[in-house]
Amino acid sequence: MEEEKPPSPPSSSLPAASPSSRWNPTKEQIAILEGLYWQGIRTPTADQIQHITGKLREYGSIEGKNVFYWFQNHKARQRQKQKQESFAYFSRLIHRHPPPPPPPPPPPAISCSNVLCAPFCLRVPQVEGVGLYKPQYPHVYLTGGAIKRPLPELQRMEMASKKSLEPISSTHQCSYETLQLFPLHPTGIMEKTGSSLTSSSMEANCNEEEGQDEEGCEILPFFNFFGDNRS
Amino acid sequence: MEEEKPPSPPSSSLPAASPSSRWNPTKEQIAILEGLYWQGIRTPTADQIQHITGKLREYGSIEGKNVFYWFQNHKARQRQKQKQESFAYFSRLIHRHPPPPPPPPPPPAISCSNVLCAPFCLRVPQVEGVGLYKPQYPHVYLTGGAIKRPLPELQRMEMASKKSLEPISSTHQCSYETLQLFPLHPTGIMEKTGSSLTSSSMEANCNEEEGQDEEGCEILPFFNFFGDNRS
DNA sequence: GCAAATTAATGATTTATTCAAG
DNA sequence: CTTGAATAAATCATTAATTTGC
Repeated sequence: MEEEKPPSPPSSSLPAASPSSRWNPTKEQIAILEGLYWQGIRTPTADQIQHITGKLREYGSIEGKNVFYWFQNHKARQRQKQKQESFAYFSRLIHRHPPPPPPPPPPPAISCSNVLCAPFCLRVPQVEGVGLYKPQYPHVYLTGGAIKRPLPELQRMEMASKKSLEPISSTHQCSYETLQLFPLHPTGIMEKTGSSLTSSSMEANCNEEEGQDEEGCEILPFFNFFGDNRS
Repeated sequence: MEEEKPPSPPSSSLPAASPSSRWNPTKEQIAILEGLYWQGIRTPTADQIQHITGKLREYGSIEGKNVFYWFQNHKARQRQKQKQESFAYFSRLIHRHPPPPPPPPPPPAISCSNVLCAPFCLRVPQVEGVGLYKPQYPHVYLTGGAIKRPLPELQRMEMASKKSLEPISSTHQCSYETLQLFPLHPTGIMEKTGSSLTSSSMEANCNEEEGQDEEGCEILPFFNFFGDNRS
């Protein structure tokens, strides 16, 4: 009973049920995620995660948390990879040598006019609406916001229960279909205890950690993450 | 629109709406939470959080994430406090001195027969069902499980949308009213993509970090955290 | 060519750190 | 100054690659 190896599909394009204990992304999913990453998405908001998840689901089972984790891990590992590459570069440089070609340019840079210029250029099924997220970089601020932290990112635990990119009842206010770059609403959403909790001041900003790692400016929508209480 | 400050209540015992941006626990809530902590609860499961939240709501508005964060922070801060106290103790000890009374005994120790012997002994309204959680320590293992980690703690993002300690539709299987110390079901819950994802091997175990900090063995229920998609 | 053994990637959790409200 | 909230770093664990022996 060590390990059972059911006929594991070639790990690609098969939305069938994978009895695996952890998400196993398909090629397409990875491609799309990387594409988004290269476009500048680093810490997608709850809405974005919803969007992405819904789209990626077409290429295999996936949950919101998978997307969330993916970005978290990818960001962290890109950072550390770059860090050590940078170190290797300077190390090599110091060990006296004619300066080799400049250090690997920080990958997470878009600024492409608007259309993606992904380096992977894989023939990924271009999902519309997910294919090109607006780069978010232009440091969008809320008109008249106090602005402090980059993004309260409360989304970790909240996300609407709408699951796919369905028509989406825009009962709230933001179109959300194109890409809401602004907070849908500063109101509390998670509880209905009658209290209008969850502050009302939420803005976006850009923080730069400790290097060149540009954190995409994002806004937080506040949503019931990974909702879908399928009782 | 810097910040709107509607009449903020005296932050105590008033279940009324607190327009504050962050949760402001009432005395009772704190007392109960500490009581639970002293009983051994460190990283409550989603169900426990539900329970606790539901009960604490009687003493003021509160959300699941507040409980979650509270335990997280409290655990961390108790640990660091103890760490520095321990350091101070040994420091004092090394600076030659007759060994003073033994270092502060690690608070997170219950093993009280079953009833709480809390040192705070505050006249806290003993909520039944929440007042005395089973200490969880007895290292419960799943019957016939592979056992690996203490608790996948997936609960961070999942939690049923049932909000209070309502009768709770035991549609699942575990009574849950007493305290389910066993996984309700190893199946995937968050997604309904038709795939039977989220493995089927989840067990509990106890890990001991780096000291005496006993992590309560817990099982993961898998739930839509902070659900409540009040569209 | 296949399958057990090893290694490398990377998904998932936990812990530490930081920020800011009260 | 306390502490709720949020994020990033570190860690763990599982899966896929890859290697090795038959």
